[in-house]
Amino acid sequence: MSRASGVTIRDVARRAGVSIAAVSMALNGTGSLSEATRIRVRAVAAEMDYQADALARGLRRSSVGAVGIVMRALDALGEYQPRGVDVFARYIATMATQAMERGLSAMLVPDPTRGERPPLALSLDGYIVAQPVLDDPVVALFERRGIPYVTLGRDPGRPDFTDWVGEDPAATIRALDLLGGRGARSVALLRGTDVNDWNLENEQIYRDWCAGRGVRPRVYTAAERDGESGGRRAARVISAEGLPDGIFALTGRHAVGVLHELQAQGVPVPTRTMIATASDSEHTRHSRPAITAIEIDVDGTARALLDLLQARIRGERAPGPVLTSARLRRRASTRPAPQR
Amino acid sequence: MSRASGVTIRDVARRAGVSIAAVSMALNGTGSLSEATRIRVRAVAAEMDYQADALARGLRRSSVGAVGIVMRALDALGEYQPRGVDVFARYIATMATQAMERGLSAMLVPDPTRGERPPLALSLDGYIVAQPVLDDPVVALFERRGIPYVTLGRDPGRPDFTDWVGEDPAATIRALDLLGGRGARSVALLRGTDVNDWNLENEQIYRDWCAGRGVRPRVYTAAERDGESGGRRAARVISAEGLPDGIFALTGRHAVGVLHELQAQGVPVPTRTMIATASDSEHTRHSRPAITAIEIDVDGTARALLDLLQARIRGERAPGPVLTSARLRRRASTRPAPQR
DNA sequence: TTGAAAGCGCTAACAC
DNA sequence: GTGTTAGCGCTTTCAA
Repeated sequence: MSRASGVTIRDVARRAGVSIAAVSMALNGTGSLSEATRIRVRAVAAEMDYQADALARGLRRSSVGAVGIVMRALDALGEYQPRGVDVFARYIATMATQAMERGLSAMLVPDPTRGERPPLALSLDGYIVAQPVLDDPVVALFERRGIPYVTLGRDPGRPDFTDWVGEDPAATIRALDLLGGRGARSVALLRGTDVNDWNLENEQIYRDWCAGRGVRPRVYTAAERDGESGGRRAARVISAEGLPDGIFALTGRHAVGVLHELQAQGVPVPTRTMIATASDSEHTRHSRPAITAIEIDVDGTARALLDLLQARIRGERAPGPVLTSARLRRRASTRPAPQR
Repeated sequence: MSRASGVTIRDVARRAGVSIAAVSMALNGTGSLSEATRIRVRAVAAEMDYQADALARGLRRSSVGAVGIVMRALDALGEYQPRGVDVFARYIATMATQAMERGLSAMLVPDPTRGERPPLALSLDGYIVAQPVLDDPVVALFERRGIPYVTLGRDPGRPDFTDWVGEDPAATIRALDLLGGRGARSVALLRGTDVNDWNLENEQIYRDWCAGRGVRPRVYTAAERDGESGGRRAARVISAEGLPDGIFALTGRHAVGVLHELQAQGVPVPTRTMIATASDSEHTRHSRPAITAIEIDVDGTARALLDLLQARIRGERAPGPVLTSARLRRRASTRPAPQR
């Protein structure tokens, strides 16, 4: 007897005076059973508080009611609780919560292509892959194994793949407009080095925006893992090449680094140069001045991802990519008025 | 064949020219096998990238490498993502992460005594029960089923139970000292209504502190779910009965409510009355004035809980209760100097 | 030291 | 319409 439950299908069958197959059918609504037996069996099962053992059931059906979450950006970072970044923790907690509310289990799984993976890793019903990189081995693994998955952010290099949830570019464009102010003014972009949709797509949006305005694009990069000091380093380079009117840093930590470096150089923000970021966090909310940021719809994104994944698990054709709309939070770092 | 893995124990056995039993023994280090066979089998298994199916293994051993987390405070709240409270999300994300780093899976499970529980709920290796209440049915369920569990916060009413992790009371006492200032000055306590260690233990610490100072204890309560408005209501009562020198609100939302109500009444904080809370959050960090708060050691607590739980799962006698030390973050709400 | 076989709890094909 | 039975992949006696 598995520890799971004192009462097995056999106990129910005995008590209801039917075979175990009848119990299985009655409870799963499969096969052909008389309505009478079905009802009686269900009553007995309910009375005995019977619940099918997930392991045994999973062994047969290969479906256990649990999904995995792989955070590729964190796998790349090498640490799963980076300081000054809260978006990942929010995604994790939100997905765990929403999965739970659907009667699912969600678990965080480290890069399953390498080394120690949790025992259940390959027995899960499906996966959410957050921010896959180009030619992602994790995606390849799931493809090879036939494990259903959806991605947060488009899979770069696979435009045909549609089971993904992303962010509406509108907020980014509004942020750029804010930084650019009226007329054709220069805005620099500071992106990360991971080859994922987040960096690629935002760079594209930025370049298009520049083209539309007739200004020369200035793209800088800093490694995600370098955080604030990466932002400071980039700010020194940007500043050496001539201060733009605005700087759009994709990650919050880079943005904070840029702010601090500019301030250290005596550059007044926002009066001389404005700053905005694509990733909100407590740090960007409460820096002085607070940094204008795009606030992702974490709840909506998690919901869309789970909807899509559940559809895929059921074998349904999923309804293409879903875009969630982020909000632009305007803060002092882009306000023309002088700072307190 | 389960979806889990193309390669089963049978494949490995065939390739290694041994029986499946030999493979099982070789890989688990059980039974009596010649070192030669053991090594050969291991080599073949590694070469084939064989990993035992967690479901099938669990069915036999009843151990799947996954643990559950039950947040009793959230079950009581009825919502799993309360606004203005981030400690729960931090715990969830931290435990998920740390579990992952140990090769475990952790999943959030709603009150498993009622209604829909995730299929795996009763097949998990063990549970972390956060803030059990008096005579907690969840604890009773695990006891009855013989499922290993540890608790975050003592199980009220079961002083003999030692598998728990709690908070060192030192920070709370320091907070009270701060509120009380020099001499015997009055401090009111605002606690929640859930009958858990958090409320009970803190009230006791407070009463002892009052006794030691010779001041009359003033204990007020507000329901956890009432959040900020509960704090405001309580502040009105407290104020009507005579403003104390300091108010210690256990939950952050109550503390923020108290602050706002006092300010609405024209009571200057901290000059007339100081405020502190036992639960830090972004709201308490960034209110005006910012509220002095106890910052829990989430990482240390999660680590201790998992250590304890893993010991219990291995069947070891666990090393009694573990106390983690919280830090007191002194902020403007308890600073005697006038506010900006 | 090794292999054969029972069986964990369940589902699904197949008989009756 | 209902019961019998063969496994799912694995661990663990029990014989050889």
